[in-house]
Amino acid sequence: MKFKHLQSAKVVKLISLESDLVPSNPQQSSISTSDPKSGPDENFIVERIYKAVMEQRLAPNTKLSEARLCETFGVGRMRVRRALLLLSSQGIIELQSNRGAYVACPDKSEANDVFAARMMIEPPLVRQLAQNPGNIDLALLTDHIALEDAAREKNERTEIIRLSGEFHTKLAQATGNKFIFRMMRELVTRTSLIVGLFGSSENASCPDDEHSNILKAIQSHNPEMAEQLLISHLDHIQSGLDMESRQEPQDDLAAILGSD
Amino acid sequence: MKFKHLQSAKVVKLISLESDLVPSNPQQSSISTSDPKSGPDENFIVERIYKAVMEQRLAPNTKLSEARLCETFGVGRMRVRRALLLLSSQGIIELQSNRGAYVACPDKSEANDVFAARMMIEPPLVRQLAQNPGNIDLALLTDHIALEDAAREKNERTEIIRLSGEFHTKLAQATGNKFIFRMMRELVTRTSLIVGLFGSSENASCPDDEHSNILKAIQSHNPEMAEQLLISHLDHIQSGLDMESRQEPQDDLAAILGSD
DNA sequence: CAGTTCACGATTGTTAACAATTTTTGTCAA
DNA sequence: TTGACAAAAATTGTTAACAATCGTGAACTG
Repeated sequence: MKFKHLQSAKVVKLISLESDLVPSNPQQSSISTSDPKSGPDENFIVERIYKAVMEQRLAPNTKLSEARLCETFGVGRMRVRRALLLLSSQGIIELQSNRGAYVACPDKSEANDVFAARMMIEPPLVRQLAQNPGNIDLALLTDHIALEDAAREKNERTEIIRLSGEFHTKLAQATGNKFIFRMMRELVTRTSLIVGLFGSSENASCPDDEHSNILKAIQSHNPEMAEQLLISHLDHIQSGLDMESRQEPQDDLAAILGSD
Repeated sequence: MKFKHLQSAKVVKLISLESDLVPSNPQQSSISTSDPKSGPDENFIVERIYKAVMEQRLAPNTKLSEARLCETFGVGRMRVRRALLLLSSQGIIELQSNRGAYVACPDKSEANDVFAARMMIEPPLVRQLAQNPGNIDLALLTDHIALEDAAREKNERTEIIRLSGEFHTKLAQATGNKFIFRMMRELVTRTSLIVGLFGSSENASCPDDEHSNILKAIQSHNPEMAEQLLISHLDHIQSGLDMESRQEPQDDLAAILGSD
């Protein structure tokens, strides 16, 4: 054990990091297999960290040390390093040379870019969804709304946050176009980081019924209404942020002291 | 030398690969430094391969073996593997487990997705460029048109092909939004592969003056016209392809025999 | 006491050897 | 000649040791 010498406070933080990445209810990710003989592959690790960021359990600027991740996932350093490289190429983390990997910490300018990009992409997206009713997987969206409602009913905070973001990802997924899907996925992930940084704690997720209304507009083949609802939805999210009084990103130390 | 035993035909292919990646006119990439002491870093390798794909000098399905790349760039296997992982995350190459890295080979369905995505993103993009004249870097675009003209005048085929694609990338770059830039860059790269696969040899690049006309519409603050010109421009590119009679992607062997 | 230097521990970057897998080559028999 | 099978070579995947770098804190100096 390489961390034997650490004080109890730091151990608390480390354990907390582990619990962030490997949740207590062991729901297997259906995307990547966790092979029992050779351990989880890099995509599994990427998915886990991605999910933790989406649920705002991994705060921006949190350090992800290689040794720590090796322990957490039970893999060699190579797998972890590949996963970190992939995450950095998606902009989810930032690799600093000789210093390690840190959860990305968007600034005000980046936040504006994210919303500008979404404002450019998502309106045509939902418009197209509402126009082409036939060749589109609407069940994906109705199912998702059900999941959101269930999570809200059970008051599962992290689930609500993640599903709230994933609704937009699944809008893109419903087009069946993998490029649009990937673009939206990246933008939504960043949005999650931004909301965690600049948002107040209450409205961390999207307003309750706006998703449902957008879906209804799509189902009733009303492109104009769908587009308009989505635009005001994005506006609501953005106006719920306070770009100026940004809560300082907690670095490792602050996180430790704060959770005590 | 590990390749001493190979027959001359294969050596020809290998040398050809090297000349694809490290061009004869040694223009230093200004993006990534090629440090003399520790060799080029992974971004340098990524840029080189990216550029070779953009210029259609690296054909789809071409195998990129680790040993070969190590020699070509004079780096260790680790750098090459990191570069390959990054390229695969951008969809430029495909990593097959235990089999190696191959230049991506889009199929008909993917080609449709690429154009559908571009049709969704680029019209609002140029519209926005034409609307917001002030806070945008138009010099970037005028300079680029000049480069295109110069390359056409000198009849530099690979330059023409690359610049022709990069015009669209620079449209995105002109917005100053790095997310839009990255999205367009990925789509344009894929388009280059698609044109190489499904296009006839003549119209490998965009029609001569369409870029210039789009730029003029932007400069004269005419969003409608800019958008319309771009839509028909994309239509021209797409209609120049023959999705059915796809020229079979040349695997390693076919490439060798074909160039003899 | 403030500030600097230096050395140590911890962490990341790199290399080289080894293991696992695929591809090629060679052989033999039908 | 063709096909199947086996050995060999080449290539990729993995691991562990080593090198380089960064952060920290003690010791020192003014």
